[in-house]
Amino acid sequence: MTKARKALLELLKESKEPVSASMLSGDPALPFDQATIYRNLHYLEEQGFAESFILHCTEHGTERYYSYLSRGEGVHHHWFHCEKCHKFIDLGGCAYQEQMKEWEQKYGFIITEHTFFLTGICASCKS
Amino acid sequence: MTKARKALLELLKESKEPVSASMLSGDPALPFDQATIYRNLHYLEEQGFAESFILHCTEHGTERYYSYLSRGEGVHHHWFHCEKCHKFIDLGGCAYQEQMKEWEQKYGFIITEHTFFLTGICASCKS
DNA sequence: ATAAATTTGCAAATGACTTGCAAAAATGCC
DNA sequence: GGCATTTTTGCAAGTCATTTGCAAATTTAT
Repeated sequence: MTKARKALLELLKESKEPVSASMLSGDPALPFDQATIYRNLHYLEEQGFAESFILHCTEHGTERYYSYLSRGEGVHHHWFHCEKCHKFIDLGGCAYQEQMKEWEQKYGFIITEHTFFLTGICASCKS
Repeated sequence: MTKARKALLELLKESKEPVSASMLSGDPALPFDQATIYRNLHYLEEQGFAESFILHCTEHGTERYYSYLSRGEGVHHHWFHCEKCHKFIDLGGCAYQEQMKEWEQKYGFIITEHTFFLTGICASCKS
């Protein structure tokens, strides 16, 4: 593990919400080139330390967001994203494993990944 | 409705799978500038004639895919995407409306949109 | 029709992400 | 630890989907 990777992983682990490359490369704890950030986000995901999804929001455009994944505990989380304040709310671990298996049997395909998230306006921004 | 919009809507309506801007602007039935394609895809979605999601696949990169939405029938579809042959399989109308409502009540937010799709290898490519 | 409002094509810009390459850091081996 | 080998990093330039300014062309309203 290089310095950059350790630092990145540390930040992902501590973050309560998914973060994008642009958010990370602005962080003083990550004084690395953006190419390094991108390359290592790929690396961490590939190694099973992180997972990601692409989200588009009007204010921040289209970006990939990463979150920490404790290796072994296979269950990833799903998120709600507030378009106003750009906060993410954790909806808890994925509860669709059964459904996925049913679909695999029904259609005969193999699911390697699924993407699920919500977009809207959070409770605070609503009022 | 302008010529471009009618032609685009027609293509979307006839397409059995979601299509991206690049696929559309290659189509001889759509002899329009790419800017026009993009602008009108936005227009059609805004008017409720289409819906879209962003999907990344190794071979085709990151693109937004559009599909026709008959106005009134509120139920959109979810899709499986094969990474090998780049085909989409229709999983049927969204069955998560109830779950969405429950989440809205539990968390107090308003869901304006949800994204859900599967990625993997289809039955034909598997063998 | 004719004027006013909207849309189109063109070409340049944007922004996230990627890549080639030489220097720097991590790793393997003694 | 010290040296050779492999991998990673920074830099700068490149990609690629998508967007935008603006004048010309098409729609729409009257």
